[in-house]
Amino acid sequence: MTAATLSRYKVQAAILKALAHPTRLFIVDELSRGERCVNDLTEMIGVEMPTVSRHLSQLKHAGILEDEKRGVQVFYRLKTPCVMNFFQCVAAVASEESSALVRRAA
Amino acid sequence: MTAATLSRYKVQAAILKALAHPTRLFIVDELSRGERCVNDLTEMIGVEMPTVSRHLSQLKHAGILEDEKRGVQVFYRLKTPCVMNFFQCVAAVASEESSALVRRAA
DNA sequence: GTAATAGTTAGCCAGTTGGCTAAGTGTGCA
DNA sequence: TGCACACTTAGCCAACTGGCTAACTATTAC
Repeated sequence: MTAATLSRYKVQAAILKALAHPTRLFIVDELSRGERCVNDLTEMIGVEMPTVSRHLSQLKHAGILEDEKRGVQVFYRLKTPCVMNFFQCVAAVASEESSALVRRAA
Repeated sequence: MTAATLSRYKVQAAILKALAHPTRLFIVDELSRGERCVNDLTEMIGVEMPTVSRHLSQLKHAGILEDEKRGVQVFYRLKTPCVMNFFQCVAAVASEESSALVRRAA
C-alpha cells in the first residue's frame, strides 16, 4: 500500500466515521429536507444540546455540513448534497443484509 | 424518532462503522478483485495477523464479507457486491471535499 | 445594563477501539 | 504421533467516543 493510497483510504474512512452514528445519520437525513437550527434538531433527537452540537461539529469538520449564524440561532445544512446518494447506498446495503444484523442492532 | 426509525439508523450506522477504518477499506477494495486468504492480506497490509483477523471478523459480523475454510487457509470474499457501489459513493463524496480534509487525514 | 435564549467549549467518566504478544485450535504432512 | 503452518481468541493497554453537567459566549428583548 503506497502512502498516497493509504492517505486516500484515511480520507474515506474519516467521512464514513463521521456518518457512522445513528444520531448523525438522523441529522443528515433530516437536513436533506432543508436546513435546521440546533435547537430544533435537539428536540427531535432527544439528547442534550451540547451533545447535538458536538455531533454537528463532527459532521461539519468532515466537510458534510456547513453552518450559518442568523441572529441567535445557528442553521446547519448539507454541504455536499451528493452525500444523499451515498445515504441511499447504505440503505441498499442494509436492506440486503440478513435480519440477524437488524436484531443485533435493535 | 420512532423505535423503528432508530433501529434502522442503528443498522446503517453499524455498516458504516464496520467500513470506517483505512485497513478495512483496503480489504474491501482488495476483495472486490477476488477472494484472498488472511495471510495474503496480512502481507499486503503490514500489521500483525491477529489484527487483520479481527478486522476481517468485524466486516464479516457486519454482513459485508463471508469466509470459507479450504485446508489450512481461510478465504474471504465480498458477500454483498453492492457494497462496491457504496464504495464509489464514498470516493465521490471524498473527491468533492476540500483538500483541507485530505491534509488533515494525511 | 440586565435577563433570557441559543449555542459552544471544557472537563468528567464509562465504554469501545485497535494495536500488540501469547496462547489456543485445527488441518496437513512426514 | 508429532510438528509446522494458518488462523483465531484472549488479555493487555493507550487512545478515542459519546454521553452528561457546568461554565462560557453571543445576540436579542426589556
